Amino acid sequence: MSNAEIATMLRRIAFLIELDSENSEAENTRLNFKSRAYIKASDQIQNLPINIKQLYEEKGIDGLLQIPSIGKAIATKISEFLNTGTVDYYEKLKLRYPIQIDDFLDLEGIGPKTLRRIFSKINIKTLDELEELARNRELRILPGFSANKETDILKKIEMHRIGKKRFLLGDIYPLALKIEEFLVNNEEVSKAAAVGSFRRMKETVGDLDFVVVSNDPKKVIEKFVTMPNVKEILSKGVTKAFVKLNNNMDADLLVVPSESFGTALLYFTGSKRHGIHLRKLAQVKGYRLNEWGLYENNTDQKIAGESESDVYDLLGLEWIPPEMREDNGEIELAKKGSNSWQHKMALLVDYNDVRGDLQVHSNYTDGKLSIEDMAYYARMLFDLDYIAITDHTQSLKIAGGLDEKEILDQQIKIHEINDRIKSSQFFEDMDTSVVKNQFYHYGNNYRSRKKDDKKTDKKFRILSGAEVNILKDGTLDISNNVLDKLDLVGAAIHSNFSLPEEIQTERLIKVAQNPSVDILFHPTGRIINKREGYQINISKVLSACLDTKTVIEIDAHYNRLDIRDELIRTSINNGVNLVIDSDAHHPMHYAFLNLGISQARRGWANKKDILNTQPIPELLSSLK
DNA sequence: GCCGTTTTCGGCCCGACTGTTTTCAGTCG
Repeated sequence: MSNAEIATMLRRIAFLIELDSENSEAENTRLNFKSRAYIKASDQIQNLPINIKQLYEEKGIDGLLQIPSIGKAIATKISEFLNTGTVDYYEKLKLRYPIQIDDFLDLEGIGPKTLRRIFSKINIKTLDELEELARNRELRILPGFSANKETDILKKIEMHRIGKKRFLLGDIYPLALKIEEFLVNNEEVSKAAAVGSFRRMKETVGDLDFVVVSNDPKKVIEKFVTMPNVKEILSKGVTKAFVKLNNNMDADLLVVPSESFGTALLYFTGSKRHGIHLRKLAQVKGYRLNEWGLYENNTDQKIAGESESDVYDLLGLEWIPPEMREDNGEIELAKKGSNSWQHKMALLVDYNDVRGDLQVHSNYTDGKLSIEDMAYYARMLFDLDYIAITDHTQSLKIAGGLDEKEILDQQIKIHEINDRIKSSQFFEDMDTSVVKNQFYHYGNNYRSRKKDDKKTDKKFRILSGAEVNILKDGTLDISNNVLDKLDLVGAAIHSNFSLPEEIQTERLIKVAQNPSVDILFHPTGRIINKREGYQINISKVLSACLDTKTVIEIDAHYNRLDIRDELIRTSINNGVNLVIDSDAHHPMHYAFLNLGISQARRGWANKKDILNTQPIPELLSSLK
């Protein structure tokens, strides 16, 4: 039973409670708050970095009660759900409203109040039936309804059917920057920022949010809603506008005066739960916090608003990096004077900390370019100090994996190139015109790393390595005496994804125990929105990694981002070391390193937890 | 139903936009 399933159950209960509130006003209010309590608990569980089922098995109801927003009543229901697969209270509510709940649960724009009005007059059970009512013009006669509202409902149902999938951060990153740039370049705009889950660098993004500073909101909003990639205007007011883009993604804009920029950033960056927590903190301190500013409650005097850090400061907090704003304990950690903040979060890994990339492919296998080219761009455009060439090995036929002789030949080639880098004008002599052209079409749309001019290009080094294929029984397809000649070895699963959990776990533990394996590449094997990771008992694998000094990779390719943020937190808490790699098959993929660093920051990783923030000698001595 | 630096009752984040109203309820971010 996953956290998501439990969260969904609580949300269904909340929904039915709201439908049920049809009594006296006082009773309505009570049920309303009751429903919100279930929604809060559901949100909390959805975002919880630990597995509820495991927590319950280890600590029982007391474990559940330690989770914020979960009290005795909800804890009991979760326990019942875990034990029996159902909740009696929910089943009873369902008898009162025998509808297809999941049809209506995530129906955007049509909430429980509207549905209650319909259900109380007309007996329908499914979304199809609701659609039919609207088509037959049978809704407009209900109180509070109209022909317009009928049309609106049909449109909302249609949008719901299209489905609102979340976009991969890496896919929409260039678009977000493009719109941000469009806004910045407007003469009425003095500041603009892409915010929302994009700024928090979540691995998937539901919509794009922008905050701009302008003295002429009307004009800015008009330009925003008439951008070429806007398909439809959803709503447009004096300070806010919502549109649908051509790719069916929603984009939201908020226009504020300069003195509100900080609070607007806070509000629109979210997360929602982080914002709510901050507003509650403000309330306790006698303030009121909204997107326009932080105010004294008594005098209505504005005491902050222009900068985020002023607001955090007045709330008694350190400034919290956007990647951490999930209300998963960061606010408690950020209390002024907190030791743990000084020791932990002040040392959060930063975007310029990563010095090298330890998973890079070349045209020896399925990479697009030569080792020389991969080295050149790593140095010249991404300011890296080293890369490891880790091509696939022989049993991965589809990628043209290397056999033992080819691996050793490649290593000789790498030594040759390293010698040339050390002794000659290697970087000046490269002919790069062709690749550069390809590169700027794509890679330049990512924010790139800052070039450190003090470094000399002759310091750059290529490490020899391999992405060794893990066979079904946990052995490797290359012998240890060959692997031991390489600078580093990553091992990865590319087949037999669906072995039973116990066997898959044993398979990975065997790999960790292999003395030649330094790193587990993309350890859980997930592809976001496409493939769940393989079934493994992660705590057993982590413990094997700790015992054997095996390093866990954060694969920064945006469709993997493997391991995910909560697992990063778990790994670090267990003392396991990490590296961040781009899995580059083309130089433009080095840009993904930043996404991996974001992932690490969302997993609260310090610089010291990430081994490839170190220079080569220290890195190599940290490996097996 | 949850929660507590006004702690076991009485609160519960805050404001914008829309549509159906004519002062507000519903929904969203």
